Amino acid sequence: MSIDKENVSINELAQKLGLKMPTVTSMMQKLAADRLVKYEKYKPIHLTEKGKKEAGLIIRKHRLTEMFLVEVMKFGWEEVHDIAEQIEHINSPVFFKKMDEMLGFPEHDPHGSPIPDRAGNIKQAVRHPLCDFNSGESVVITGLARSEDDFLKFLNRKNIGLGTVLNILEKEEYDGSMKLKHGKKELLLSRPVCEELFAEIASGT
Amino acid sequence: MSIDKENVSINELAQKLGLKMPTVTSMMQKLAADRLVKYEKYKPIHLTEKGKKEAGLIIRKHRLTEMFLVEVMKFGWEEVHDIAEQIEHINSPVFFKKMDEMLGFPEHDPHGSPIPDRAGNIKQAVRHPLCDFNSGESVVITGLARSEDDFLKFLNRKNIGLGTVLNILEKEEYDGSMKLKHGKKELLLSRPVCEELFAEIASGT
DNA sequence: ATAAAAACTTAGATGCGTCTAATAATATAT
DNA sequence: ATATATTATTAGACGCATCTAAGTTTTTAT
Repeated sequence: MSIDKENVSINELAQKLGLKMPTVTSMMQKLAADRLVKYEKYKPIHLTEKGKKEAGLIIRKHRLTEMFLVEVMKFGWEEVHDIAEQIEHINSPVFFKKMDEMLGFPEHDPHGSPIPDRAGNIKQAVRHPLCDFNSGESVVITGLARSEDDFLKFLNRKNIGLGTVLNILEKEEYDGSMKLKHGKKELLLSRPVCEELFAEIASGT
Repeated sequence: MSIDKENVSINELAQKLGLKMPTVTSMMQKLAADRLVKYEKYKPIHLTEKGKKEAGLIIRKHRLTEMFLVEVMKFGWEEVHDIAEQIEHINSPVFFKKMDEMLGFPEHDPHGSPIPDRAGNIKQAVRHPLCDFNSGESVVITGLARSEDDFLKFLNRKNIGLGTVLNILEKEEYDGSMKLKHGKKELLLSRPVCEELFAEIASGT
């Protein structure tokens, strides 16, 4: 959370972790003692550089695993999060190194999120939501803002995945929805969906 | 332990688990409450049928994983135990099902030990140590009594693996060592090693 | 600007797994 | 057969993560 939000509240963390606030407070005090987190009473929390590296290494394991599950084991992109959440805790550098090799050192996970490098650094590229593009443009989907499986299943039904090319036919001013051409078919996406799809101008146009 | 020894002592368990005896005692009391283990004060312990099934399911995950690490990820058979010991705790039926499918439903792990079925039942085939065979016989290695990595590395150096065919040239009566032909080379194995290699008469002879 | 609400911290309780020390039962050796 | 050693159990302590309840600070709303 602290990686793309900078500041995080105890409350948010408690929610996300399914714990009560006092538990999170004492966790933060311990992480602060290890200099992984900057913590001052009643102030919002953020990771230190050290903490970001550490978090990056865990995210790396998570995303490499997701990639492995999709590419090698042929799971759907909506199935991999929960499994990867468990496998990311495996302590075996050689295991993740092998994954990385088998996958040809991928830079993105199956949802288009960047895989941190071996030092835990995350290359944060600027990403543009689909709704920022204009009618007449032809774009490729390169990432997702959320990876909850209901969203992923929705995209499956619409046949949208990473690398999908879409032509923007119309942008509805009123509600921000978009009419798109997807191969031979036409497709309507609502504003909230367009906000959660990252895209780039398709190169071959 | 209880699967091929029937009776196990608190002390042995404590050693193996790196815990003190009182800890193991209280564990056994809890397992007994779940009817996984038969426990009476001061008596040796053994798994119940229910406990054997449960253990079988964990062993299944462990051995499937070992097979996956060797066959799919190309780890050496001496590298896989420690990684599998961690992955066996992953809770995801679909993950292990996929492994099983990718491997073509294997019945043995990379060390020749049987993989329990989906219900946790272990097919315990009778296995014959190499030292029980006689000179003149031609045998295949089908399993190992121990899978510690120093032993496995020793076998690597000798170029012995599952499926290796050996011709018994001589059995030394005095110390029980064996002179064998391995391909074009000759090989001498000491008694303790011969006791830990399982073999069968080679079929194509 | 003040009152009310929300967020946060502290103190202390509970549960759990582990341990040590003391005691009891069983196994071994003379 | 008895003494000794080994093995096992019990009781109680400790550390740790969590919680609830109570109090404090900060934010929000009027």
